Amino acid sequence: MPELPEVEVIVRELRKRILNKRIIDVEIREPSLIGFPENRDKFVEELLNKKIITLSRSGKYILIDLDNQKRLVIHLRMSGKLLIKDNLEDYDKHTHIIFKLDGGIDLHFNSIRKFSRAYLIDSNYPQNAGGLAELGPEPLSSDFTVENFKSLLKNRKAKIKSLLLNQKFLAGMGNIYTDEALFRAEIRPDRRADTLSEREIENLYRAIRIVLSAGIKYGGTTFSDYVNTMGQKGNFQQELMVYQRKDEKCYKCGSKINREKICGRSSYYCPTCQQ
DNA sequence: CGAGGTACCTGACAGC
DNA sequence: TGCTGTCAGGTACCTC
Repeated sequence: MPELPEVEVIVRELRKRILNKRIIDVEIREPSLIGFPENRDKFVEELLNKKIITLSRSGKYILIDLDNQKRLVIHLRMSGKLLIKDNLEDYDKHTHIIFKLDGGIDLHFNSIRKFSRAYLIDSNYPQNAGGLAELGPEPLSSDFTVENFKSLLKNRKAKIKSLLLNQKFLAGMGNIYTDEALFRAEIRPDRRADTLSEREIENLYRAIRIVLSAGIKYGGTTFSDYVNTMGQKGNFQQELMVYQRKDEKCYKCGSKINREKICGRSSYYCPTCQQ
């Protein structure tokens, strides 16, 4: 479900609500959501009575650092949620792990499709939790420059959409923000990366940063089930130019928006504006 | 390196 | 009603 902006919104809220809290109990109702350690008892044991000292994000991964040199890594994949609840509230049928914190707050790790994963790694000798160690650059970081982007794209023969979705190439983009950035840069999703002009790469670089920043500002995109930790929906869906607008009119030129399977994903683009 | 398929799961929705 | 097929914001793994 969530892409970089949704994960960023979630992390910012967690920072406000659960920073410096201590984990007093962990209830595992669906063990398959734990990536590692294999031993579930060890997972719980290493979390118990530990304090949350830092909350951050890397790509679509949520990083929760504890005061015992351990890091809890959470990837929501599709349909995952982290919900902050009062400890008197009941569990949803899709709540699979509950982290009980001091102060009467529970963190519900919810995942309808059970694709989400939690990993507990060592901060000093981090394991590659589900690809965390192989992430490409952070698109919103000041380290990620347009020159940087140009050199990454150089000689790549893959479709541009496939590169943007590839977390090893660039961290955090998913299907929605990729289509939106490509529309704003006027590039078709199936263009081969090595055919992009300097100008197009510059436009795409700007478009990526603009759509991701706007996504954060609007609190993320909600179609069916994305909600933040407070159970509230995002508002970026109001700003979408192409995603989920099949056969509707392009806001720039009035043509019908196409929907086509590209890179194995539903892709939305304007056949006139995007070349 | 790149493309395409399958798998992991549940639920919503369209069409018959 | 109920069946079937399709689709879903993600990623790993496999083959060619």
